[in-house]
Amino acid sequence: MRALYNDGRVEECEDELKVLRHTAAHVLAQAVKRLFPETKLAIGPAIEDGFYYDFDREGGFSEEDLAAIEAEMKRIVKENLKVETYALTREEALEYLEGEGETYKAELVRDLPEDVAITFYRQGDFTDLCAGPHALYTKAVKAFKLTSLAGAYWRGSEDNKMLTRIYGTAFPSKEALDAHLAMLEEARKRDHRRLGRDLGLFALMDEGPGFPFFLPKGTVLKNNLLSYCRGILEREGYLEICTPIMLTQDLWLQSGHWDHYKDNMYTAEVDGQVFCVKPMNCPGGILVYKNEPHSYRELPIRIGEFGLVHRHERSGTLHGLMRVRCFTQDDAHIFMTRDQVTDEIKSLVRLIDEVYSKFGFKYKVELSTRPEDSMGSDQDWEDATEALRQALAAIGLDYAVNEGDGAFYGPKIDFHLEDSIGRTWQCGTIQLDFQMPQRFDISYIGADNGRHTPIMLHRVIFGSVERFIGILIEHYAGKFPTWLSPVQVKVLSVSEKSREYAGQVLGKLKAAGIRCEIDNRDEKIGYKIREAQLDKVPYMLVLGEKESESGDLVAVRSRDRGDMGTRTCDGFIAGLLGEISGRESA
RNA sequence: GCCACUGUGGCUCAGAGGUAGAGCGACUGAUUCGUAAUCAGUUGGUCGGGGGUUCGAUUCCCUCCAGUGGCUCCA
Repeated sequence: MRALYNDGRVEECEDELKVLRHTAAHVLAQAVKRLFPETKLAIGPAIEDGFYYDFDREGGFSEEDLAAIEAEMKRIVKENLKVETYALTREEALEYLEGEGETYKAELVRDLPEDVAITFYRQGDFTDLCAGPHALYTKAVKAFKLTSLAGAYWRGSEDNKMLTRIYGTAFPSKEALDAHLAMLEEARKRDHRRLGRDLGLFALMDEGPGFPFFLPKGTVLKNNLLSYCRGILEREGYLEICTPIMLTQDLWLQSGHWDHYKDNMYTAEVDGQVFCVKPMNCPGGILVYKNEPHSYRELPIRIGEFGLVHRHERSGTLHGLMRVRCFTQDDAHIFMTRDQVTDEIKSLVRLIDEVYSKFGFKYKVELSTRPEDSMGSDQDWEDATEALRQALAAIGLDYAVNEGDGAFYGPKIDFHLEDSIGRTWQCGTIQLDFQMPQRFDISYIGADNGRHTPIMLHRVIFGSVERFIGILIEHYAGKFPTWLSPVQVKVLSVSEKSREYAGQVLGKLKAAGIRCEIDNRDEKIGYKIREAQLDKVPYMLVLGEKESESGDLVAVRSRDRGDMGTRTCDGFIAGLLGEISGRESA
């Protein structure tokens, strides 16, 4: 697609979708200004899968307004207005914008660097401060849809006024738009909240907003993940501990959590003493380390804990299992010497890659640096951040830098996974911490027989087991690989004549340690299969008179591959046990 | 927390200022069946909670709670 650049050039643009959507944002703003002239414009960029525009209008907009705006946009597209661009000096731009009452735009102009051209784009009766590029005519925006209304703070700061944001999406063709909307509809079916309920995995109740209940089947899933994880701890030389959920406030004062994290902490007063429910496991882990003296010969000491942490998250931020108020971390704290840091981080990055690859996840890596609200010396922070950087460089991993997003005690490497509609969620994290060891005055005896302070590393692989399960549900659309499936095999009797044989087969499966259920109801086999299929059970054994007469045959139906024919029961069990113990992906 | 929206039986959803309806599910009975829905009957809701307006509210208003999409914040 050809686009108009703000220096007047007209040429083929690199990112057609982006240009198209940015122009759609202008059409949106134009429609809003036509219908509601008193509205002030803020910003309106193209985003991942659409565009938005932020407006300031007394009372905002309603859903009905949205429909009217969309109709006006269609009119503007039909008018096929020519898009023009021109530059103004800073003074001219300010004078114009102030004259129009566009105070937000004026603020943007004031903040523009000296050397940047201040350009405007005009289409018919609408003009907007903009760096472009844009489509040449409004007709380019033929396939679009306004999708939602939301509040958004001016310049993304909670201290500023909340504006009204209108989201939309646009595509080069109606077909592409429809395909996108259909994809969203498909994604909705994979939503872990829906599948979690339909498959009986977990529930959220009014009695515990943000505190998920794991139902029997979800608990099987969770326990299997944990035992997979325990296998890794063993292989990698970890020790496992359990520390209390509640500890005295003094501990949290000492760790610095009270100063930096108290808004998120639950507290209780008992016998005149304040206790805090742990929002993190690290202080507990440190106390365990401190419980006995350590030699440099023991380092690195790796201590793992599946710790249930509680954090008071603001009500509007909760989201199914992805964002909750209590969750299990597959946490570990590694105590080591300075020269062990790089190797340890490198092996952790590889370990996380191993685990994520096992599930077939793609992930993004971020390096998060010192936040404003943090503790420790600049030198410590610089050293720690540099150590993380070096480890990432040594492995040659691509990563983005997320300035100011570190933990309050240290910088971190974050691993982000995607949900079914492309939102990313932080799961794994490796955090380097020079602060806690000092605050708790922990030590080891070095080769020089002197007392030294170890360096501490916090790490999680799943992150929040709950969040990881949420991602897992969406990733597999509920069709878990056999080793994770709450029910691995469902035994289906064709009629009452094969009931007894079905019972025998079930017994064999149970004896082999396979998670199985039986459906012996007076229903037709098609109906039973349909139910098992909807429950996403990986294997169904269809047992009728033929099998029951043979005495040792089962007809196997796979959830994913359909009818697999007949084989011996023992043969089926042997194959299945192999699949399960290898934790094979579906 | 903020903005907008939503809240009707287990699930999906309809309804309207005059004391609630469908399909699926569940239950009961009949049927005994070969790879994604057998038939019939029955059951099930203080229409999210609390206030108010009204002769009368589930429907209108206020408020609280919860959820959804965002913003902010974060695993």
